[in-house]
Amino acid sequence: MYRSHSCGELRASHINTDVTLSGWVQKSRDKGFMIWVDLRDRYGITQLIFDEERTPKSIMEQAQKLGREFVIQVEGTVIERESKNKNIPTGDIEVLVKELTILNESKLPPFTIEDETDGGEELRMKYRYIDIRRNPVKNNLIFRAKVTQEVRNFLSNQGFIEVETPYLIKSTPEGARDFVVPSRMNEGQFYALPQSPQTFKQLLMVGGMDKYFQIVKCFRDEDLRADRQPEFTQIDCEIAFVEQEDILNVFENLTRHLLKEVNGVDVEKFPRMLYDDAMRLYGNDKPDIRFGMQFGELNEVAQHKDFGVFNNAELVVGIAVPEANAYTRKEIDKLIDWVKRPQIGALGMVYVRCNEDGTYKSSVDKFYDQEDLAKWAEKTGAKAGDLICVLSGDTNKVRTQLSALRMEMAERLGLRKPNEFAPLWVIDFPLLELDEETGHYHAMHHPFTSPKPGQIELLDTKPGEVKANAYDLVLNGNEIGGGSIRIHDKETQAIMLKHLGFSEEEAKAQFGFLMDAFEYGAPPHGGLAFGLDRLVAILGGQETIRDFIAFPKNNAGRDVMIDAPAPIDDEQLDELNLSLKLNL
RNA sequence: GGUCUGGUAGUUCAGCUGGUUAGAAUAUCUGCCUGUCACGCAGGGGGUCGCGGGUUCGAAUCCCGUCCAGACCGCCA
Repeated sequence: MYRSHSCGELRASHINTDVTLSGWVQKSRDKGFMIWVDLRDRYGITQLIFDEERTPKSIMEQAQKLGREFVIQVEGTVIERESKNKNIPTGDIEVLVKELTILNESKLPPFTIEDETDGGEELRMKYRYIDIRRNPVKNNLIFRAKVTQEVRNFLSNQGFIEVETPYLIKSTPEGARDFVVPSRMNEGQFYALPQSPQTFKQLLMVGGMDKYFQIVKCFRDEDLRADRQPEFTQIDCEIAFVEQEDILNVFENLTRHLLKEVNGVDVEKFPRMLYDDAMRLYGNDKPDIRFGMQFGELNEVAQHKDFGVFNNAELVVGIAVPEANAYTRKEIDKLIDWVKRPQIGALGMVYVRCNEDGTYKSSVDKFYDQEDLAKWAEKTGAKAGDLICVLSGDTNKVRTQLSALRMEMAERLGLRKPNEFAPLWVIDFPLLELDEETGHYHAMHHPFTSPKPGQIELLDTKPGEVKANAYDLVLNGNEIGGGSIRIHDKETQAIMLKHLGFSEEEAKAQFGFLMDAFEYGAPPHGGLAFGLDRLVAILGGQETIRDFIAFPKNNAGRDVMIDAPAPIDDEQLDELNLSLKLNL
C-alpha cells in the first residue's frame, strides 16, 4: 500500500494515528537538528518532520538528501504541531516519520512548482507534466472536468443520448481548412478530420436519435489565437422535432445549470438581441453587455455642417466613455494613436469632453456649437464627466473599429469583471455573407442552416438580406455556442447549395449522402454546439483557453513537448504512396 | 500573408543614448542554525547576451538578415 491517506486530509482528529503517505517533495527546510519536508500531492500539502531526537539517524541522513520533486513514501505518526500554520488545512498536524522510501528521484525542475511560478510560457509547455503539478493548472483541469460532468448530468437527465461520430471523414470545400489524413489502403485518397460532426448529427436525427449530444474533438487548420486551438472540444447537440424557441430554452437551461452548479450564480432569463441590433448598438455580433457604452449613430446630427470628413462618411458613430473626461490631452492623443494602429485601422478620432458644468469641448469646435454637441451627448447617452469618442467611415469597418475601442476602454476601466456573467442570445443572423475579395456569398453559419420561413425567394434577388434560423449564445463578449434550425428537405438543401456556388454534380458529390437521407423521412431538427474550451475558460474567469487544456499547442500549432508536427520516414511515405514536394 | 513586442545565469528580468571583470532576485551547492512553514545567516559555483553577417579602435547595446516565442489583423461555414 502506497498510501493510507492523501496529503490533503489529515487533521487534528487524526493525531496519534499511524499513516502512510506518498507524494512529491515540495520543499525541505533543514535546520540541522530538525528537517521539515512539505509533501505534496493533488489533494494538498502535509508537513513531515524528521528530528535528531525522535528519528533514527539513517533516516535523518536520507532525509537530508531529499531534493525538490523527489517522489517518496513515508510511514509515520500524526502528531500535533508545536507551532501551527493557519494558512493550510493540514496546518495543525505533522507526520513524525519512521520509515522513508525514495520511490523515484527527480532532476532539478526547470521552474518552481508554485502558484506564481518563475517559469515562462514556453518552458511550462515544454515541461507541461511538471506544470500540471501547479495549483492553477491542476485546478483548471479539475474545473473543466466539473463542467463536462455537469453537462453530461444535465443532458442525460433531459434524455439526450451521447453518440460518437467518426474522426476520419471527408474533406469539404466550405468553411475552414481541413486537416487531412492520407489513406494507405486507398491510394491517393485522403480522409479529413471533422471541423464539426455536423452532417453526422443530422443523420442521427434521420436515424431517430431525437436527442443527441457528444463532447467531441473538432479540427480546423487555421491560424491560432489565445482563444483558438487547431484541435478543440465542442459540446455538440442536436434535437429533432424542434423550433428555434425549443432549442433556445433547452440550452439556456443548460447554461443556467452550469452557472449555478459551477459558479454558484443565478441568472435571469437570457436577453435576446437581433443580429442587426447587435451590429448597430455594439458593432459586434458577440457584444459584451456587462457594461453600457452603446453606440450612438450621429449621421443626422453631425452631417451637413461643413466638416467634410463626416459629411463624406457612410456612418458617423460614437460612444460615451464613462468618466474619461479626466483624460489629459496627451492621453487622448495616445488613444487616437491607438485607434489608428493598423490592427484597428481608423483614420482618426473625434472626441468631445463632457464637462461637469454641462458645457462641451471637442476637437471639432470649429464646425459644431454647444447645441450640436449636446445632441451628440444625447445620442450616445453621455453624462457630465464622460468622453465621447466618434469614428466615421464605411459602416462595417467603422463599427468594427469602434467595437474594438469600446472593448479596450472597458478593459482599461475594469468593466469586464470576470466574476460577473451576462449571457445573451443573438438571433436572426443573416443566412449568407458576402466575401469582399471574391464577390461571392458563402454561408455565414454553414450550408445546412435553414432560411427564415418565406425568405427563400429572396435568395435570388437580395441574398444578403435573407435571415437564417441561426443563433449564437454569447457570454461576456465571447461566442460560447452557436446553432441553427437545419434544412431537412432535399429541395431546399439543393437550392441553398446552388446559391453557394455548387454545381449539381458538386453538390451530389459532396453532400449527396445527406440529401439522399433527407428523402427517407428526415424530421425537422436543429441544434447547437458549445465551444467547451472557451466556455470553461470564461466560467473560470479567464480568456486564455490554453490554461484549461492539458496539452495545448503553441502559437504556430506546435506541441513543443512532443515536438509535433514532425517529418515522417521515407518508408511511411512509400507505404502511403506519397512524395514530398518541398522547396528545401 | 501582415503588424507589433520580446529573446541576457537553471528561471524571471535589469543593463541597450557603444567603453573597466555583464548585474539583481530567485533557484542550486557548502557550512551554521533547538519549531520551520516565502525559514534565517555566511559563503560558493553558474553566461556562446538566440543565431549569422556588417559598422566601429571597441558591440549585449547600432544596422541587415534569420530563427524562436507571445499578442493582434487577415483567416476561423
